[in-house]
Amino acid sequence: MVKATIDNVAALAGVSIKTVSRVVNKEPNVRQGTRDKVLKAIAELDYRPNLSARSLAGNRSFVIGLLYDNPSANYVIDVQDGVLSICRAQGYDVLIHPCNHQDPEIGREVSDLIRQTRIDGVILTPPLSDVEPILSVLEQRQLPFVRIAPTFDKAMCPFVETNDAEAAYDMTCELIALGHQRIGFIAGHPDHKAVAHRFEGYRAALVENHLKVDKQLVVQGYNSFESGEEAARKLLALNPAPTAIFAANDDMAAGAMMVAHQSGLRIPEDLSVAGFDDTPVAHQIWPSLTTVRQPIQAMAQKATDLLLKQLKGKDVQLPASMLSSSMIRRDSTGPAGTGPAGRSGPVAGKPSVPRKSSSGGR
Amino acid sequence: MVKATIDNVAALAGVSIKTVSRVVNKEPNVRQGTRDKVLKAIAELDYRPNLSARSLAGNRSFVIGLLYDNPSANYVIDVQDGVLSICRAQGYDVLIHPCNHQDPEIGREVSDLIRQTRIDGVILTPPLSDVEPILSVLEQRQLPFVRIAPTFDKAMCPFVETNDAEAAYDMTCELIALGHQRIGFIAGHPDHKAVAHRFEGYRAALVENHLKVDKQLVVQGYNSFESGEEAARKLLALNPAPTAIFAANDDMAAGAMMVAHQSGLRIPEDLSVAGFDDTPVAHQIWPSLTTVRQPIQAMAQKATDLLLKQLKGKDVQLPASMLSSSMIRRDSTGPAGTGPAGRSGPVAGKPSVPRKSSSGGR
DNA sequence: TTGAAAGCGCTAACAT
DNA sequence: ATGTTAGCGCTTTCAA
Repeated sequence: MVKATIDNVAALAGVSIKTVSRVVNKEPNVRQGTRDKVLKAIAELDYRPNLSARSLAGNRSFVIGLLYDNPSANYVIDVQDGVLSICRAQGYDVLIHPCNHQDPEIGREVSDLIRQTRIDGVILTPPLSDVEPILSVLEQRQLPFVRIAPTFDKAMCPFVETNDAEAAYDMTCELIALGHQRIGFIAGHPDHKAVAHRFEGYRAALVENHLKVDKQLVVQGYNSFESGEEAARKLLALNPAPTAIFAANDDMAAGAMMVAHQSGLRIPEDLSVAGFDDTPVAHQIWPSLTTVRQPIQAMAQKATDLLLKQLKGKDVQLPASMLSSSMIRRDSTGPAGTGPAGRSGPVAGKPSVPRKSSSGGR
Repeated sequence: MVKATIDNVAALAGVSIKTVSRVVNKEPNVRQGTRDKVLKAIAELDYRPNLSARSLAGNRSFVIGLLYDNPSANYVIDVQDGVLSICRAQGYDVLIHPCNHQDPEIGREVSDLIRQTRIDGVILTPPLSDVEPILSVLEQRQLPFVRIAPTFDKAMCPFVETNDAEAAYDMTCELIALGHQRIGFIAGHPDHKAVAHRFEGYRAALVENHLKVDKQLVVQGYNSFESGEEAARKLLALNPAPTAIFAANDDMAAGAMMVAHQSGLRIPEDLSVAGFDDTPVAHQIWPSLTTVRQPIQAMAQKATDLLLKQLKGKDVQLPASMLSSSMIRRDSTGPAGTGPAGRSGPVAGKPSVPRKSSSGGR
């Protein structure tokens, strides 16, 4: 009971080990009766194939590598969970490999990883989906891989993406519809092309609505909370200042809100703020943040699915897969122009409630 | 160049494969000259040992399992990073295994994981460090493991912990020193013993300072933002209401702050709020949250270190390792009693600044 | 449809 | 200090 091998199973079932192997690997050409005998023996001995032996003999590891370099814990965890859910169902394991996309040795690092672990395939997440040295190592070694949200050379391998630019467009249109004419934009990290792309949606919406794209209103951010704060300070120092700020991700939007609070601006009365990603912080800050939700787990699942299909030799007919983001309207956005009117008084519309009567208990 | 085996290296170096093996595994009893020859051959062929073969022959996998069931992405990522940093340096890989601590089949699941993957050891993170079925499977299979922040049977295996209760005690004392007499406490998830333990620190501080421990002021939470909101509503409905709320983690503290904001309470003038963990949200919300920072990565590193030492047969003399948390004082806490005075007017002390002059630009 | 035999690349005894 | 010889548990030809 401690450890059953394929030999034990074969002996108990009265067949050869090759037959057991066939059953375990769901290969055809096994009579139903034989298969049943084998399955019974497997169950009886509680047999589990040894992955190392399998991998050594079969020259594949049943392990895939998940590469990432993303400061957002939530993003990474969502991706991991999506990948794992598919892998578990199909008997694969996942090796996580955080790395630094700016490391000049990154190609070497990936190369070593592949050769050491004998991983069968790789999933690349942004911004690694766009890192040349990694891509060329993968192609050179002919290792199957998929990319999540790549921005160029999309024919290289199967990939999944979302309609980021479109969602950014919708968000901007919504702000315009609320009466905002001067909408500041905090752009994403330039290395993070997929995030940077969101700017296109913003721009398109302005053009579409005959608003001029004012360079002063577009500030470079770097995806971090702090970069959002800094960008917001620049934007709010403009004269006239924007009445709305749209940040390319939630962390930067949160930074903008912090600056607004510290400046005594009310949100959304004096300033509307919108983000992108719907990270947990979006609904934990006050006021809750209007943002765009991306189907991160679903993307990861789809990507994994595409990779495993490749590994099983199935031709992946549709190399691309597009998933849709959705707008989440919360409390940080509102009509433009309500600000100045209430500027002099206490918080308008949100009267200071005597604490005892606060929302009436549980 | 595509794939070099130990035989190729041996041939090129003019030695036997066993000698190569010795060099690769840093075993003693190899003359320096021989070692150099082998290393040269390895470099020349760019040889990388095949892990599967190694694992099959050596009956160990050079892979450890990291088990967790924690809703906090930040916590999980920190642990992963800590574990990976040590493992990489020592040539180990990590298999991550999120799971559900309430699953009745959890023991079976872990058992299968071990037998399939042949992992060499396991790291248990809270709340899994306290899950009986997992512990018994591990002991039964005699698989080396370490626990992070276990709360019972600590002699079972090496472990690391922090002085949670002490930190909670310090935080509570600080609130008392600020003049708070009625301090609400939002307790952690009961299954999450380590978090639940923080209550002890709160209680001890009250007793120490001759304040009575009012049952009404202690509300059960479940570690989530939403449970924090609900608990805060109960606390703020009390008469008299607490002047400070100490939540057993940051997410719940953020929930409490949200409720306070919605009730028109000013933080910290009307209500001080403190959390625990120093998650990113703590400095991203407004006002920034006073909290306790735990050395999560360091704990994970220490735990991994202890595990790998075990795997290498070294006796781990010190089964326990205690790391210290530190208080992070931010803007969500302040002196008691400043609230009522300003209650009737607009936001006191934080005048509504005309936006143009907001903090003077960049 | 099933089986026999030959490795996969390495480590572990046991020589020498 | 170094080499020889068996396997580890499986998959893969190739036969039957």
